[in-house]
Amino acid sequence: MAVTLKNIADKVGKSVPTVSRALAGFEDISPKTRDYVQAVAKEMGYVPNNFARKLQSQKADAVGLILPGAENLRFSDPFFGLLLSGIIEKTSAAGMDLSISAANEEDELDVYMEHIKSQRVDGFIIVRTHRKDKRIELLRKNKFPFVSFGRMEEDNNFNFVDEDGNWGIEQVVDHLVGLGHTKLGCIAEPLLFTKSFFRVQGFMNGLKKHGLKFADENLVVTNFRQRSGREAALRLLDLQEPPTAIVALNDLLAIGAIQAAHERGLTVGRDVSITGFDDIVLAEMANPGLTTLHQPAHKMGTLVAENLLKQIKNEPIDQSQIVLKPTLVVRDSTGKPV
Amino acid sequence: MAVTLKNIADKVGKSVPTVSRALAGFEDISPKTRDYVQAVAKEMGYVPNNFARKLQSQKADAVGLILPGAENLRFSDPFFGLLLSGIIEKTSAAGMDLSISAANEEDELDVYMEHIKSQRVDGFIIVRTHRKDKRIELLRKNKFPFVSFGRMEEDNNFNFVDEDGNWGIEQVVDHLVGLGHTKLGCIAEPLLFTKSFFRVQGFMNGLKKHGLKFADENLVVTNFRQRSGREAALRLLDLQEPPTAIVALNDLLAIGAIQAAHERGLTVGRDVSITGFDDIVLAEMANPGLTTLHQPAHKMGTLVAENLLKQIKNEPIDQSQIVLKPTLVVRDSTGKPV
DNA sequence: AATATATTCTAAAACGTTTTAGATGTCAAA
DNA sequence: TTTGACATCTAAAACGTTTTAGAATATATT
Repeated sequence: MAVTLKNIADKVGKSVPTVSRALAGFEDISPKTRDYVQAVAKEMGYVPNNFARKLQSQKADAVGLILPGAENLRFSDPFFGLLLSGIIEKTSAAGMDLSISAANEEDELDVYMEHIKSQRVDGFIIVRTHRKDKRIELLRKNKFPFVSFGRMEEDNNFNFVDEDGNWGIEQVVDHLVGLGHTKLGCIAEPLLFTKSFFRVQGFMNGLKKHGLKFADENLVVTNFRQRSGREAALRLLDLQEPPTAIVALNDLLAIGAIQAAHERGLTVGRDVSITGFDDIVLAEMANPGLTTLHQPAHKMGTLVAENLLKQIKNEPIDQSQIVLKPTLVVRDSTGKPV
Repeated sequence: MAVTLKNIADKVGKSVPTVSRALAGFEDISPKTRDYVQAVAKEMGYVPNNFARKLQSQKADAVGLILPGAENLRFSDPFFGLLLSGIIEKTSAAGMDLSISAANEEDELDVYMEHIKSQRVDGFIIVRTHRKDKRIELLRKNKFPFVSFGRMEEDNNFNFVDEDGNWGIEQVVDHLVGLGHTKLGCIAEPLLFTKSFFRVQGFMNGLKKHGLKFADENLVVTNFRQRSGREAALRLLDLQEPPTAIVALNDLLAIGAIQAAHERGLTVGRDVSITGFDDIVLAEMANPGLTTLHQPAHKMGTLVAENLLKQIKNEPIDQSQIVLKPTLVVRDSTGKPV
């Protein structure tokens, strides 16, 4: 079927190793033989068998990405799509495979171990980090290369790329307080995730910084879906003393919140201000345009991949821990309180 | 480093093949030996070497997905994310690797051939089909397993999962004409893509069916981005005789069009009607809610993957060519013309 | 002319698995 | 007590590659 070194060897009347070394351009093969072998190989359409080569080299030339939550795996999040594009761009360009699979919570760690032991990947990319992340602890213990997108709450001596969510949300609070708001609400994703935890921390820090008091009822913790954003916002808006500004901790939640405001007959940006996080493509298109924190999703993907590839190849890494500050983009969903 | 059959063989005092066959549960190994071997293997944490096994079996147990357009690979399209989720769900559950990479136009076909010859995948998933698709022709010629998401314009004797875009857009036209619209505009993606071509065909068919005439200026062909949707819509709205309804051929374009309408001071759903295609999560959240055609993106991904997996395993396939009709979801972006 | 030195090649082993063909021993039947 | 059948195992080969160690030949040096 496929052309092998043996086929070429037979054709050129040399041994298999000679052919192998000729193709690899070793010095101990005469130029004449080398050129001949290469010509014949090309003519026969030779491509090395992937697995034979990998068995021999003991390198997988592959990066693993195991998505958490196999049971209901549905990423419609444009942010993740862009992150993934960045990762694929880099791994592809480096001739590395990106092997994507999914695992559910129960056997997640087993899946990681199997990947390691069967030597099918040289490293992992971790996404959606938890404040205390078992995957990270496992890989670190096994000294297996990985880069995570996101940190843990503490004990972060490993390679990662992350946003500065804390700082970012503080900017948002500054912006809102600057406009004159003093009653702020917040809609958060589950606090189990570091990302959410830090963003909430930023919210708290921001309040404190401006001498504002925090009431429990002003923080609604829910999940990722925009539907939840709507519900959470309704809850905030229906409070005795509703906040005049709602800090949603991602854009989908924010868009849900905008919808809720509309349902209550409020004009967003005037009667109530709403902010998001991520600046997904639709933040700009929302009505009104969403004030949010922009993140270079694609770029972040490339950084994660580059970092991991260097780690695998034992190349020096200029920055093994990267924290990117998001940039505030002010649109029409925020304004002075009435 | 990793535990091998040899390690186990040494430990139990049997030969390597015996261990191999014991673990695989062959009949010619005594129950006693079998159990012992299995116990030892488990205790030692044995996991078969992926590449050795694949070299021997001559199967890759992997599915390839080569994304077109490596040069500017940025998928923020939630639809694609969901499709991918469906694919990953099925391949993962079947213990198959999903190997994702990217290739640019020039060497796309070479990348496919290399994947085939190096035997790194057992089959391909093709996305974003062209009316005349070189990838499909290549794979078909080489009798290599694949399933495409989308058809070609003709000559479709291969396995695919596709939408009925033609039929879908006809429903949209029916809906608009039913509301009283007679001047319809259309914003399309490049016609090179089968998807776009069929959707436009549906638009034309719809007009003809209702005895409406088509003017060239009412069709704007642009690209995928929502920004383009805005620009295209501005062009339509600024015509001498602007259409009262704009059929955008995907949701992102539609949302761009809504923005354009707002810019021109028009109330969408009253002054101008706008429709989309796909029903991405934000269609519902848009303001006003977008009338569009719903597609089960995740489900489609699972169908594509299931079909390919069966093909690879030579299992019977109940339906090797699937065309799903989208369902019209009427929201507030469409209404009677003024 | 003998020795050292390059140059160019190959045999053998290795990576870790599975398959094929056959060896060895046991037991029952003739 | 031989034969055949069965149960249990192993040696050898295979998958296709690369590496290691060394062979063979030609060339240069003394």
